[in-house]
Formats: sequence, C-alpha cells, structure tokens
Amino acid sequence: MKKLPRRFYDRDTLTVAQELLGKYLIHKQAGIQRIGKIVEVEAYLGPHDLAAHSAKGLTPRTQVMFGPPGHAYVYLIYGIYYCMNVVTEKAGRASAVLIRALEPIKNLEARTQGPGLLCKAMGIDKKQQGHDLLSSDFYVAAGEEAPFQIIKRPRIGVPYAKQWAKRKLRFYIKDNPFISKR
DNA sequence: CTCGGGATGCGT
DNA sequence: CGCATCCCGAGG
Repeated sequence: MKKLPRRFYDRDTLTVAQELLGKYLIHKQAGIQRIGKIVEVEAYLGPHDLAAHSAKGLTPRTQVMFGPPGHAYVYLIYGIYYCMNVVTEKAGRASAVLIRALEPIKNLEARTQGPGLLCKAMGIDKKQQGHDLLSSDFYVAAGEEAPFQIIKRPRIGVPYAKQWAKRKLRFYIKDNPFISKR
C-alpha cells in the first residue's frame, strides 16, 4: 500500500476528509503492524469553526493543529480516551480531520468504532501527538478501494458550536458495519 | 494555585 | 442519566 504524500493533506479540509474514507491508517509499534480502514471522519475547519479546538486560539495543546499538514493532532478527552486528528491545509489554517471509526484490517482485536476506542486499539496516545504522518511507522496509505457512497451528517457531540453544529461535516461510508454508534 | 469542563464510552 | 479520570486553559 502506498503512503499518502504531504500534498494530499495540503488541500481543502472538506476534500481531505472525504478522500480519507477508504484509506488505511497504519501504525507499527513494538514490532506489530496494525491496520484499520478509515470509515468515518469529521472535518474541523479552523479557528472560525466554533467546534474546532483551534477556535480558542493557539495554545500549547493545539499548536500542532496550527502547524503544517500531514501531522497527527492527538489529545486526551474526559481523562480516559485519546482522539486522533490529521492536520490539513497550510500551517496557520488550524484545520484538521478527526478519525472517528475504523474497519479492522490487521492486528486489531479490540473495538474500533468511535474515536476513543480506535486510538486504544491502534495504540495511539499522547506519544503520537505531533507525529509526522510521512514517517515509516505511522501513516495513511491508499489501497484498492471499492467504490462507495459517502453519507454526510452533523458532527457528534458539538451542540455548543451554534450554527456550526448543524453543518454536515461528518462523513462516513454508507452501510459500513463499523460506523460509530450514537 | 484552584477549578470547571471536555470532538467519549459504558453501564443503569 | 451518571460516572470514570486527567489535562488544559482561564482566572486569582
């Protein structure tokens, strides 16, 4: 499978989000390679997007989001789970795509439906914060993707984002059994 | 320093 | 609906 180049991420976030569907997230750790197919994502469109962490400005936690494309923005949520994003667009745009669900492909025994669970299953935590996704041990690759239909829905868990909460910035593969619940 | 809350998930 | 569990970010 072919690793996605930097220029894949250096594009409009809506495009990157939808094109990430069907791609493969690969993480090699302690000699084990884990692979999951990306089946559900959410787009976060920068500081003006009230649901995006970057809407609160550049802080130590969110600085990766403000950095160059093709890096992992990983954060701890509710003290328990990690969530993984892919930084998109040019540095300073502070946009990203949240990976919400994977379809297990290789070495994934645990559940992968939901952003917290998939990080746990893939062995992703704060050590991967800021990691370059063009590295050899943690990256996204294109495979042979069968054609599929993309469903567009509002994002999960962001009712506070006012008008942004309604926008259909969550994308997933139609009829895929590994979409997160809720 | 304290303190409130969160892009979650699971059990009741 | 409540709770686990902890870092961040704002304010004193």
